[in-house]
Amino acid sequence: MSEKIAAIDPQPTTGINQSCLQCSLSNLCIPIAVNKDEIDRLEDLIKQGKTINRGDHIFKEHSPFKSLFAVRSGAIKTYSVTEDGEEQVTGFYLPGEIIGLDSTNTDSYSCSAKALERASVCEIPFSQLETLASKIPTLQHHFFSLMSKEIQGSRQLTMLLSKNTAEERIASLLLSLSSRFKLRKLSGTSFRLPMPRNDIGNYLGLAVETVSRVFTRFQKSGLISVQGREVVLEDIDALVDIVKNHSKCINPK
Amino acid sequence: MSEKIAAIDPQPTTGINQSCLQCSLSNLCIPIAVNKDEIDRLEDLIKQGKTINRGDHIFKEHSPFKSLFAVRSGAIKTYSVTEDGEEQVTGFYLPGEIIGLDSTNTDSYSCSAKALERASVCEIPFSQLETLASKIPTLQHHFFSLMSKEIQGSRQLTMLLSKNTAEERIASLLLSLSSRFKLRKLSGTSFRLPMPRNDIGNYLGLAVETVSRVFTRFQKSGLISVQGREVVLEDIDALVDIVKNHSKCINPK
DNA sequence: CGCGCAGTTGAAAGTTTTCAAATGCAGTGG
DNA sequence: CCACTGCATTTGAAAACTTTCAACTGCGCG
Repeated sequence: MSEKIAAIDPQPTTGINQSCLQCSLSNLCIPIAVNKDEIDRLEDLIKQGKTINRGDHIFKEHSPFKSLFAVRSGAIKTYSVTEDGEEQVTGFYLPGEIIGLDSTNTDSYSCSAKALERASVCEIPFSQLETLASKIPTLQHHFFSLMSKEIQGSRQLTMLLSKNTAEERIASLLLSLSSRFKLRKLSGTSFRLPMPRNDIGNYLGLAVETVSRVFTRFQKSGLISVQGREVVLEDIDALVDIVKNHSKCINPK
Repeated sequence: MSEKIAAIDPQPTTGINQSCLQCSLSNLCIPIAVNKDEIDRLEDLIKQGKTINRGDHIFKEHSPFKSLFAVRSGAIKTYSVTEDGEEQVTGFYLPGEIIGLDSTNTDSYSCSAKALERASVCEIPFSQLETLASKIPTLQHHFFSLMSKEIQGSRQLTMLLSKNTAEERIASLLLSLSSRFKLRKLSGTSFRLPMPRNDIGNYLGLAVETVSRVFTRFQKSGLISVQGREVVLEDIDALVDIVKNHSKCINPK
């Protein structure tokens, strides 16, 4: 899905934007045009509006895999526990994004999903979705698409971690959040981080202290303003440059 | 697919193992049991045995996405070029593994695929595959599965890069290759690395020199023997320990 | 036989982590 | 309404790991 952190472009929704599903976010998570009957079947399938409190789990790693979940509001983090018992954050999910796609090949969830703040989600039972998908080609296509995007997102994160400095990683995360907020018609320059520094560091492969130092540095350089979780991106272009100008472009000829 | 480097377990093939496809590797890449008619349709679909020379491309990033490819022999690397013009290796693919799953949501390939050594691949036109998948539920399920596995693999790589030292990353890669060779009934303890140190470093987010030093260190400790690309894993348990004992387990109570 | 690329090795430089400690902020109970 | 406790965040300084730069060795191919 969309912790495609390294991608600056606002990940345009793939499909057609004419869905008639009731949920106002469906154009983000299931933007397919289908006929009345199919819509009904989809709506029957999806259980809308389950509410989750901050810190509560939507599902836990190793528990039986049954459903995907679409985030309606709030923010979710996914994580798994490594062999040596450490938590590893694998993604942050915002409204319109879908959780669980990495577990469709196993009987159990390959990670846990926990609410970073009060949230609500739609449940999509997977086996029924598969059945429906084989009857509605565009739906099948859409889910191949979503999974493919999830792979690409993960690849980009991998690249970010493998080659980029702390500043580049954090600039990337900020830009990713920014563009994802914009997709929801929210401000892309001023928002509240749904997650603590700790999770940011964990996700980006950095020590908390490093995250904090980079925020401070960015603030001192006038790139952003931070007040706890509140962030204002003061100079997006500069942030983009940080991500792009990996090597400082001092190469003429 | 399978650069699920951090996973020590030999990633069991998900499906049923009764495929009657002619290709001897089909139990690795498309292990589904289908009826005669469906097999015929699958075989019509798949163009077998395209040969690629070392250094040749199977497809290039940004070129139109049409097909997935299953590796029959040889080894393939996938990579993409970052904004600053650097190459980033995103995966190594061995026989029985499938390339291109990360591109199914776009019109063009999201990475390039190049042969590390003389190789042969089967081409699987994607749009036809989708059509067939909507008629054969197990096939649809299998491809959801493959993609999900690809996501998990990428996640594991991400974790490896985000939290592990150079030694842990390389031990992981060696174990991953080992288990994947074993899947093909080859030796899991003695094999030839299909890729140069350079690509290993690139893939694992390490400088070539670091890769070299770690190999040397491992050899001095008696964990492995290396002679250029030839590797013998002398003490697999110790390698596993290196990957697992991230934190050295000196924590009683 | 020599060129050139792949791999190895050493030493210095740079980032990030780790350890320690201080500060801020929030919810709880008095 | 304030003090208190606990967690999140920030900061400083030293330690650790990896990279970078340089130089050398080895091997394959023309």
